[in-house]
Amino acid sequence: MSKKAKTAINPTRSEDYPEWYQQVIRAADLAEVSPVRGCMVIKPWGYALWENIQSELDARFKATGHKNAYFPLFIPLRFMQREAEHVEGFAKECAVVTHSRLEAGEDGQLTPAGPLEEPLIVRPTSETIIGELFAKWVQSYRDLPLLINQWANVVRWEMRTRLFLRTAEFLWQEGHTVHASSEEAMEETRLILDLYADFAESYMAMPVIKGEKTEGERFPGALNTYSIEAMMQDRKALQAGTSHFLGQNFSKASNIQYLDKEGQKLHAWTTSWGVSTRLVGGLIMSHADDNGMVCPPRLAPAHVVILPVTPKEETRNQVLEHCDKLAREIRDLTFDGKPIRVEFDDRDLRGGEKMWQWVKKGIPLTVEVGPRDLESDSVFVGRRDNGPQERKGMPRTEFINSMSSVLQEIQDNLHQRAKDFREANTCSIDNKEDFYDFFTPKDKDTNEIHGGFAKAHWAHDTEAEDRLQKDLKVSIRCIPEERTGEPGTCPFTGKPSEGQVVFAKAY
RNA sequence: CGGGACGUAGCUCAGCCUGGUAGAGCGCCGGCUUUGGGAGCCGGAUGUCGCAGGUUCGAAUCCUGUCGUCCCGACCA
Repeated sequence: MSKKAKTAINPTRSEDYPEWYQQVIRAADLAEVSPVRGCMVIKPWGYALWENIQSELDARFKATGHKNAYFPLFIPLRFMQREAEHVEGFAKECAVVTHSRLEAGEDGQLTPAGPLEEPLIVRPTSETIIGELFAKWVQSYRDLPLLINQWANVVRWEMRTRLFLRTAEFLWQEGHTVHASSEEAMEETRLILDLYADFAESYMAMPVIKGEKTEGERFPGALNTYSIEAMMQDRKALQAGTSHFLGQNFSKASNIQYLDKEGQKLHAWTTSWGVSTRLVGGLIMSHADDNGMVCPPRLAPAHVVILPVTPKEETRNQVLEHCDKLAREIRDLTFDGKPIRVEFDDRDLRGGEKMWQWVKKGIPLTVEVGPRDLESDSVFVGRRDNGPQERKGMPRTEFINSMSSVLQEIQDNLHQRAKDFREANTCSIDNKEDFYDFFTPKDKDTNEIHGGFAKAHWAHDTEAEDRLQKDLKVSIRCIPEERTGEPGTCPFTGKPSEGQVVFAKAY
């Protein structure tokens, strides 16, 4: 006869996962759908998450020798046509600008006028326009390597959109590099993959599998695509970042050539790599729970909120002053080498409601301070990685002294939790029946959470891959860098396989 | 872009079948009460019923078109 626990987010994850996801975004005030089809408005709390992602990644790019630059939003149509596979990959989702002005007609309606001689496409990615410029910038082996990154928005005209995970316009970072040799370009590709993986694990607290994409999942125009793959709480995979070895495809298409020491003119080798605001979606689906968002401390817009409890008018000012002092004290502390970010919420709202707003936003720590705490010089602390009822009192000094390490503990705890979840839902499968069973829901009508990551042998057989996509909507997420198990036999074709790959349903 | 569902107050939704000019709960504003917790009572504000046509004396309600959202599929970061 246990009554269902009251949750801040309804439905819960197990009841209706896609709806839960949207409700978390709303409850935490991260973003909302805009009046523009397929585009989202990122609100301050959500944008702050992105800014924190940006600032850490930006520092890491710079630490590895990359420089930021900015290239045009518009790309002349003919640039797109230079690389055949690239065109094919992106043509279907390009926004095209065809006119240069608006004119008011008889009825006062504005209509496009002044057709452009050559239509412009809004960048879905910038390989072609950047290649055009790189061809000018690169003349000699002395110009290499050329390591450029751009923070930008891109547009891909998607049919089906979901906040953060897939929107028509999104924010991202795209790195584009040029190298003298294949080896060096490949080294760069792998360096960035490692950089992304380390960032995901240590900042996003999101465990990822590094690996190579199969031919079918490759970036259009790339020779090799590498990705980091994370498991979301519905056990589906999210491709969280990609790094592409482009070989000489784009240097040939854009004519990026250099003179080597011997005076020979050679085509350069290029790479490109990116992560997007999709990472925020990954953050939500990795850590948020049935009470809302859960921010990993290292990326949290704020680490702690001070909530004054002012039950009596007489003690109100005293409490507020005390809280203000506490806020200043906390601002002098550091976590992760930066000042601790503290909010002081003295809005005239009821305590309980205020508390829940911050729970839903996923702030790592809440501190409630009331008149009784003043007397004992203590504080009442809640950790977001614990249940909302598990808050406890402690001396103020203890709280202050332990704060930095507690934030790190929360960070580690979220990471461990996500890792355990992934391990619990990952299995190794050797025969077709078990594989189909693993990826088939018990009750087809309820959209229940099922499946997970399946490691199974595969013999580089595209037909088998397509079959599974068709039958089960399961794809090969990657050929993991660290292969597990011995060589074996593909359970679908019986062909010999050199190792297992990771299968999953994906976003 | 195909299949389905749905657009009514900030949010969740009722009303539509059987046309007669708009409702609830939550939220918001004000007052009182309450106060270590998502409060209670009283009062109040808020809607060209997605948009455009059509049928009708009269349309949230019926018809057509259109735009948007969500779910499923194809495609994709």
